[in-house]
Amino acid sequence: MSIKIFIYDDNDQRRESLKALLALSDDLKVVGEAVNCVHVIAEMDAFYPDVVLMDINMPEVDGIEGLKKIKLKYPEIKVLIQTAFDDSEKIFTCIKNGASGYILKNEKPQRILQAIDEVYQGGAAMNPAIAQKVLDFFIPKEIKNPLSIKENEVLALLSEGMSYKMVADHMGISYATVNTYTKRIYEKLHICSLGEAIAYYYKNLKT
Amino acid sequence: MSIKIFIYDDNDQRRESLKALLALSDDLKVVGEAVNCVHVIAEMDAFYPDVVLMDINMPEVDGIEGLKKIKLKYPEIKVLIQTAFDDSEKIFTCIKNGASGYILKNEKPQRILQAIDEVYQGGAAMNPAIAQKVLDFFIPKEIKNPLSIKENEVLALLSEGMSYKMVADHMGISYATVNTYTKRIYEKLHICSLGEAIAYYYKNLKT
DNA sequence: AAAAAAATCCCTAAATCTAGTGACTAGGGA
DNA sequence: TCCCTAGTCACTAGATTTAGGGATTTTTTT
Repeated sequence: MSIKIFIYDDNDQRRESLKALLALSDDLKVVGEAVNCVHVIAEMDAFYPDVVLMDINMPEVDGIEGLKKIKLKYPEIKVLIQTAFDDSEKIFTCIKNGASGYILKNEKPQRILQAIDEVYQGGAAMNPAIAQKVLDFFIPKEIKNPLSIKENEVLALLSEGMSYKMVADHMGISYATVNTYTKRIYEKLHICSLGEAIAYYYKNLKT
Repeated sequence: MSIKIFIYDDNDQRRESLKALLALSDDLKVVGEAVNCVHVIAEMDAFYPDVVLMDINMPEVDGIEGLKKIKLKYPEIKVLIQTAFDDSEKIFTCIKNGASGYILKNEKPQRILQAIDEVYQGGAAMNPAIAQKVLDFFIPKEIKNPLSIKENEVLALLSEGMSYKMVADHMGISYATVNTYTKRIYEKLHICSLGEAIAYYYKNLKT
């Protein structure tokens, strides 16, 4: 049983190159191809591939749209995104939409085959440079937090949903002090409501 | 100029295997090794490797501690984590602490060499299964959101820091309606304050 | 077609938060 | 030494949010 592959790419030459490459492997079989995702669902219905090699920039209906449509109807079909540039924006859009991998077009042929195999096995294949960007997302960015230790603590507790009273209780300080800290937090962050403070916390401070 | 590597692993046999493997490549040079991270900083000071191959489970001072210490003093040294199990907890701890890669011990030798090369080049190397776990983190998990369209909209705006008035204005509805929606949100989420609502939003609903 | 859910509006009172002002202590830096 | 930041507490008045009520219309579901 070979891995069934469908190729989306608007560049004829590139499609041919890919087909030639994939033909070298006995385990891979290109079941179909298209220049854009206009008929993506019909094509999935008809060929039901294991892995889709998806170009991002294509006329009419692009790869991101195609990815969404595929994943909506066939979440089990693996989609391996290929693009010429390592555009962070798009990478994350694809990831959020369930892409199984993200490789660059100038990848070595061997790596492309490897990537297909990896996603077929249920893993995620990523070009190391892209993987690095993804990992960077997890690294707590040390933004210069202007708040003091206690102010931070108050903000964290408020952001967990506590009221001033609860915070006072939890920290073993008086309600008045919590009030003071909150005022200072608002001053320092240039805001004037709890909602804004919590929004700031989750967007900038939450680890 | 070959890539300088330092190995941390408490298993003697495994260290020998790794050294034998790395010796096969002219580009790689093992500059040192240790059974745990007790003297990690002294070792980095002395050998200043390009890449550290780090086992996680080691006696006394483990790989995660070692990783933290290395990254604190030498953020430019790449640390490639190796472990027997794909323990999600630890994966994320390592990622947050700046690990450049995460591979499994039973990886094929070729893949280990490839991983070292990738991290040396500034990329991130991940076993596909692990990469998949990382990517899963980005996929919005469809939790059954009990709120209606409008309630969701109100909550989203409140979570951006708007007051009831601003929300009313922004949505073109009356203050009273915002009040009503908020009450229903609290009922449905079993909470009773703005802080809790926003906390819920950022933890469960925010895309 | 009836029932349920969603969307819209209003009023009131109590609880909570916001803002302004003031004050005391301790520690670090100019 | 003097000034500033951080941490602590208090009082007050006004603004906002929360919690009770009701009520009407449109959509959705059964």
